[in-house]
Amino acid sequence: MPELPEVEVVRRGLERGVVGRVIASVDVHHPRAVRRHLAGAADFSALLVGRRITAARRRGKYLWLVLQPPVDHAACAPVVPEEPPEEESAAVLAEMSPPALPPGHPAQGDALIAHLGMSGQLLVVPPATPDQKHLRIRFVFTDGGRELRFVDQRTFGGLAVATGEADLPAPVAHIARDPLDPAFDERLVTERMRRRRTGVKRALLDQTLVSGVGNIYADEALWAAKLHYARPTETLTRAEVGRLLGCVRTVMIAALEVGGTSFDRLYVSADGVSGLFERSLQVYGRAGRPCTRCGDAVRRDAFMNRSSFTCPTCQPHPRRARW
DNA sequence: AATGTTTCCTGATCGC
DNA sequence: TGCGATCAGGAAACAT
Repeated sequence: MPELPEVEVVRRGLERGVVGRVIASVDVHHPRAVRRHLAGAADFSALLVGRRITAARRRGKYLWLVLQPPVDHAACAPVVPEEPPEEESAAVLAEMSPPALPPGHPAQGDALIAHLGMSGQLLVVPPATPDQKHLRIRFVFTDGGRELRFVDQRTFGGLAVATGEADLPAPVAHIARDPLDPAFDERLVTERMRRRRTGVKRALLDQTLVSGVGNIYADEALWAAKLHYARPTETLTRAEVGRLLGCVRTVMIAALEVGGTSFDRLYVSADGVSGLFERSLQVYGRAGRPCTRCGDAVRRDAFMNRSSFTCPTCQPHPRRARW
């Protein structure tokens, strides 16, 4: 369930709850939660302890916490050697101090990257909160305040530290800009989509084409745009793609305004609050119930090992189908 | 028995 | 024609 609106709700919660704070300790309870941190759990923890979180960012369904560079003890130590430094050691000391960043250079630093997978939660809770059944990682802060906890029932999510690339961490670099990104290039996405040879829903779910869209919002946007999921991308007009992308944006913004979609307690904000967008879903999960636009019964098809919901009247099956 | 996601692998197609 | 690069689709990863 965590698609773009849900991840954005979590990001905002982290912005309020952990930005500005310094990590005191990290406890990895389940190694699978850091499987994408190839150097392992001990390295993961060691990289994080003592670091201050300076920002919470997101692209598509990925989010990351920017970490202030660690204090360079070598550079801070008083440079008052007993003996006057020889030229050689002075040169060594000069090398140890961090090079000045060129003006206007994007902020450098490591990032703590998170993907929630299907059931991951990042919760900011009082330390006395009983451990959740699926608690995977606990972060304690130096101020003794609320903890950050990664809880994940199905363990498809995970965290990792990427070093030296806070601006756009390497593990996120392959993800396309999402429709809520101010720099989202609609013309580019439109042309790329029309060059594909696949079904429109498949294209919508491809995070390297447009990010943040998952099964729920794909179905909702396709219904709003009156397009069938199996419509071949190469037959889409520019206007149709424009309409579709507009619907994606509208649906996501509406979901964001009510805290995202929660079918059960598997998705909650960082404060543990469920979103209310389930009430506003027009087709997703509504098989057999009337289309809110025309009254025809919503239909459910197996598609890509999951489900697709459509209104047979509003979204007629294309003559030529692709998926 | 159903499930929101990503990655990886394989086979097909593209283009030089 | 041959080869590497890119694209498309399917399966696997897991717990309730």
